[in-house]
Amino acid sequence: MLGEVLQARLGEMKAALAERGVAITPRRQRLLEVLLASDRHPSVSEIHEGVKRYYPGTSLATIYNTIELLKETDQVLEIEFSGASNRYDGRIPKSHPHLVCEVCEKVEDLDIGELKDPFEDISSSTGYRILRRRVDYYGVCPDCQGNPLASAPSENGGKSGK
Amino acid sequence: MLGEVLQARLGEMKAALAERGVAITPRRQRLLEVLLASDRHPSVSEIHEGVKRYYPGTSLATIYNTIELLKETDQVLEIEFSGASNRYDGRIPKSHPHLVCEVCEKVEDLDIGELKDPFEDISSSTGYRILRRRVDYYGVCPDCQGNPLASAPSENGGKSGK
DNA sequence: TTAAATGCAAATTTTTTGCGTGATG
DNA sequence: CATCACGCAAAAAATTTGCATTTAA
Repeated sequence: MLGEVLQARLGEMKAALAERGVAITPRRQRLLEVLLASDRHPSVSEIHEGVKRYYPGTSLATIYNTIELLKETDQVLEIEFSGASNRYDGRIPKSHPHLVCEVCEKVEDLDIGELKDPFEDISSSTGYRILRRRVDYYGVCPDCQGNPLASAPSENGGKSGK
Repeated sequence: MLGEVLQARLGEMKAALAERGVAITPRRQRLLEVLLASDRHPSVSEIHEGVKRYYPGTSLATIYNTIELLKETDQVLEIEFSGASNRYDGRIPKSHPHLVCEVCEKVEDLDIGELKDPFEDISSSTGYRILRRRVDYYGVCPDCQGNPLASAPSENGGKSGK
């Protein structure tokens, strides 16, 4: 079972989904539990496996669909990887720092308390051999705030219509 | 033409490639120039367009191949996006913070001087409406340092063998 | 019985790979 | 003539989408 804290999180997630008008179906209930039970920031694939253990017929599309609902309701943090599966954090859905091992692909939370300065050397406190870091902010630039359609992406500007 | 500073960068990149034993072919020379000339952290596609203007037959694979060489020689910073094209910074190839506009998809450098704390509110200093941030460290965890093969990714652990 | 949930398969997109040709030293 | 550069097309891998069916309020 999930501990007390995670049970509370489960309740929050279900409430957020319900408020948005989506049903908590058995598959979705199970998906939430799988997501919360894992401490490894699971991928869609791992979540799929976990749900399939109870509901063998479950399709991958259903997992993607439900994750999408969770994203829309800010109930999951998506950690994106290019060329690899995204990873998901349902326990702490707000932006927070991670440690990513490039060998075993584990994704750990980095306790915020440990981090005073993003350029601080965290090798000694974490034991990780740090190879690179990513500190990026996502939002809406001043141009696009005033004139949302004027500065649409150019033909081949990068991100596609995901 | 490229300014003085970028000319110097171009020289560095060519030297790094040459030292690794790769030829600076006309296409590669042009690719480096396109990469440096753009202040928008171009995607492979944009670079491809830029190179094709001079060498129309150039294939996408060649761009990917050369970018790979640049990565191996630490001459380009790859900014990864899941589900979208990666973006590349040849001007400053070391990890540094960015501002990503989710509307027009521009990627700007955030002057390090502006950033004392990754959780600082940078909305006012940048004019961006910040929606989320990503502060992640990539490296090798303690387990994998001692025992590189013992903690290989599980069957479906996440990242594939990119 | 209407709308939501779901499975399935096809489609999309980005990136990688294999292979053959051609240039170069 | 051996190696590297490179075009081309197919392959991989993750994600999204369209459509038909089932489920359920």
